[in-house]
Amino acid sequence: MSDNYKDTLNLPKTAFPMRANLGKREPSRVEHWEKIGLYQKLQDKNAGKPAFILHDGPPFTNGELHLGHALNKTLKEIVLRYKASQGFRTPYLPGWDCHGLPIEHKVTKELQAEGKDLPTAELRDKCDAFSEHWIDIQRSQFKRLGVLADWENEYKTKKPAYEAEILRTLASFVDQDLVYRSKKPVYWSIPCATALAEAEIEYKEHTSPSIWVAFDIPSKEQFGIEKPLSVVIWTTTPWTIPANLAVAVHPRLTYAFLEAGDAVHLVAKDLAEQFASDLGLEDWKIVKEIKGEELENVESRHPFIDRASPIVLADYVTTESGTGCVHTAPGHGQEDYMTGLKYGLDIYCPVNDEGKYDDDGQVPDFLVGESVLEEKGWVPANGKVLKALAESGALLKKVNYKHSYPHCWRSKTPVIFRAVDQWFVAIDKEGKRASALESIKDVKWIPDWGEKRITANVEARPDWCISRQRSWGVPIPAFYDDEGEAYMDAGVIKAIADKVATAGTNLWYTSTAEELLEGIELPESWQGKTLKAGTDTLDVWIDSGTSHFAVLKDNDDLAWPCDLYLEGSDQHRGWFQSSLWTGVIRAGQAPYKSILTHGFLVNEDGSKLSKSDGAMTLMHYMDKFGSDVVRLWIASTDFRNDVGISDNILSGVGNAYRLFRNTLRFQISNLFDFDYEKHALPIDELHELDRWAVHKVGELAAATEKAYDNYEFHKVFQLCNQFASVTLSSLYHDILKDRLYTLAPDHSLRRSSQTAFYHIFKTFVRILGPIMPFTADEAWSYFTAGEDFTEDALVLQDWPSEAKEWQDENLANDFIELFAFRDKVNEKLETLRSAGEIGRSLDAYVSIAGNPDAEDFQRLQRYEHALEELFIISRIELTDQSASELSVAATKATGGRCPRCWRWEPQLSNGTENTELCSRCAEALKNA
RNA sequence: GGUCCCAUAGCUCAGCUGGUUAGAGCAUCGUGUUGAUAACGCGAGGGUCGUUGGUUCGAGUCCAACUGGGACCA
Repeated sequence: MSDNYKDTLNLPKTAFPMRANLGKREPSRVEHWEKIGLYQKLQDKNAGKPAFILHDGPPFTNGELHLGHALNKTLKEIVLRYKASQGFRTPYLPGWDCHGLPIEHKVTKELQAEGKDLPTAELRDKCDAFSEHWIDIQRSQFKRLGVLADWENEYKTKKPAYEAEILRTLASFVDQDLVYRSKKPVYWSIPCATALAEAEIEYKEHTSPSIWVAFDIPSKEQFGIEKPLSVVIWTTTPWTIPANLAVAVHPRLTYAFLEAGDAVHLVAKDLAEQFASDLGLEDWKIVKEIKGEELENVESRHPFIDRASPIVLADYVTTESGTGCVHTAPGHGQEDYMTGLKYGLDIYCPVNDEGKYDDDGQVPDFLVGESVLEEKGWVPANGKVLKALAESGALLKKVNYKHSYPHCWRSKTPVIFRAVDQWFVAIDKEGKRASALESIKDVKWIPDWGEKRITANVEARPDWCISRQRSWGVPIPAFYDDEGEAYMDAGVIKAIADKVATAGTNLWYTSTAEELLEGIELPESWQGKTLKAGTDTLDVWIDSGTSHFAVLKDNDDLAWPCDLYLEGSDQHRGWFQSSLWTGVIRAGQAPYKSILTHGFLVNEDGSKLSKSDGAMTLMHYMDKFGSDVVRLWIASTDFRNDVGISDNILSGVGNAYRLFRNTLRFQISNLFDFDYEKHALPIDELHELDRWAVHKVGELAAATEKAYDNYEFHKVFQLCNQFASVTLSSLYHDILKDRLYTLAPDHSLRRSSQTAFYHIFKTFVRILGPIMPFTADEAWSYFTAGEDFTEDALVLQDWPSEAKEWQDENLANDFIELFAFRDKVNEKLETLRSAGEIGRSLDAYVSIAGNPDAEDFQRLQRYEHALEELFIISRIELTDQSASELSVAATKATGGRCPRCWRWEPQLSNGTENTELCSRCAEALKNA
């Protein structure tokens, strides 16, 4: 029966699917965007406007994208889409970091498996192809994520023009006389045969043999000691003993002469007890004490090499472990090196590139050729050294010791510290460090602690070791004569850069030195020398640190310095810093105006994610949840801290996604017969409820704009979420169904609501756009064109600034009170409902009694005409009741239920037609 | 070990310059509707604000230490 009337209702209609099926449907939207040239359209739209330049940090091109990449790129995307909607010109050139050890390592391994050993130039070709392969994959995955960018003009650190720029950066360093060559202890990976940057090292638990070694002090009489005297050192790297040149003590510590049995040992007094217990000494006593500084230059003897090992003073000696007497090998440790320089000791390193002892005339025969590399938990050199120490009686004790030790990130083997010739950039020369620190202050750091962090990093960093003994990178343009003397010149480098700009750096590996230098004017000191080209490559941090020159500078479309760098907080030590140094040295200032950082991905419980987890790949999540859900997840979190990820979290985001989608869908579907030009009412003529709803979306627009401006996307998310679930779904939409469905299509109230829907949709969808561009664009297409795709894409629409004008605080305050009162009504209705008296709220009548002098009751009276609708009930009754508190009562409705609108009336229509209907429905149908 | 960051309901977040019984959305449970229907409404439960001290008349909010987690560095 009532089904007939259903057909007379204006029920919502839309082709916009309820089910998103994102994993499947998003790719076709990517295709559509490409087809219509959306990126270019966006640039054209804002052409000539002020620019907002975000400079893209290049991901390393050696594998599948994972969620961390998505986090970073999505944040950039959100920023740019938002800025574009604000009318900024937002050219976006994505980039790729192509050179580097991890790629070379992988490629070399593949070649090894095939039994091939290629010449450098061919190896580099393979590396090139390898990175290109991953660039293609990564690019398509970024596109799949929805990244709208200038993929035609992406930058790559391996492109010839870019490589030339890297060399020019180096040339500017050389020009300012900052580059020097020096023997210096560096981390050295034996399997990779290369020095490692700090960034290439990871610390892991490691078990080393810790040993106590006695260094005999012949001149014991000067201390009044008769029994044999020795100073005792403690070390966890026995293989460095052959390189020992000194024993360091702290000048202000007190040292004890500890007599036990037939020997006297010199150790720090505070550690004497520990020492005795470590060695299991039972009968011991301190026979004398002495200040560390009095021990300076006392001679001790190397335990098995005929060589003096003087006692030296050093502030870094502590009493936290060991004996307070520190084994010092200047060629094998940073601090030892400093001490060596101070005392004029040789920077002695008898270990060669392969990690084996050299035959240098000092290393005993039994050690020559022994390896210091640990293989299967065994270090051959340690064994031999321990044996020699034991034979000489110097080894007091050996016990296995577990500690955190640096490992090569690639080969996973323990690294060694070893002095080799390297190229360095002098950080403190010409006040460069001071300039860098000064430049930091000109940058806006978000969050603000970033400034503290990079300042600490810049203050603490040692000179920049820029050479690597690798092939896949930009060659260091240095030449060597027959004596091994190095030649480097800024003019020559610039000239070579010009050649590289067209030929690429492979030139270095396919040409002789003469060919390389052909046509280049050589400095005087180079004349007449037979020169060979060097084989080192540059630290890849110079590669990426040069991007702002290679990409931004001299590009009229872009800007230098740029507005924003946006990367993970680890880049305070990495890219932010390398870019800062190159910027400051070569151009006198930081290349960025602001830095925004995000945290790291962690599990739901806050623990670290394992990077090797295959399920972390971006495509896994694209297929399972779709890009918009992933993006919404990113937007929902406060990314300045660590970002949690789990199925639980994502399914929560999935709920929010469905809420947004259905909200948009509900609005579109109720606008099916609405033509803005024909039916819209002016904002100030809208019915008060609609006026209120329009106010609310204006409020939302203002709040989200502020949040976007502050890069607080999680606030955008929270605001939108509450807007959709409370303001719309629970209140406005629910209340409006009656009007939209049951009134005559052209009824002014219905058109009023549709006008509001229209504005709310247009505003809300644009607010959501940067965060969930696929769904927003899809909804936009259905809204504007009634179909899945449109050329006039959502991202081309400007920010809904007009919405701010719609706010009406007085009206809003009334509604806050009315809706608060609505909660009280709902409680009463719920009581009726659980008593089984009513089902939907329309089945109830509500009566309210209150004091006509009270403000809240007056407000209800003022809005009496709207209350039935607001509370979604069939009848409201206000009763004056002086001197009493406001009271609410709900009863089951009486009379008849209109089969069309389901509202109850005491008496249904007794008109001539449709006699079983309520008067309003009868009226609605009359005009149909 | 050092520097820095974080810690509020199962989840994601609010809680401004310290001030009555700590909020929201989601999730959960109960329930209604079947004219947004793999959707929507209504109601309810759920937090000793990481711990311990301190400052204060009063602290989630300030200070210190500790615990846990994270980043970077040694």
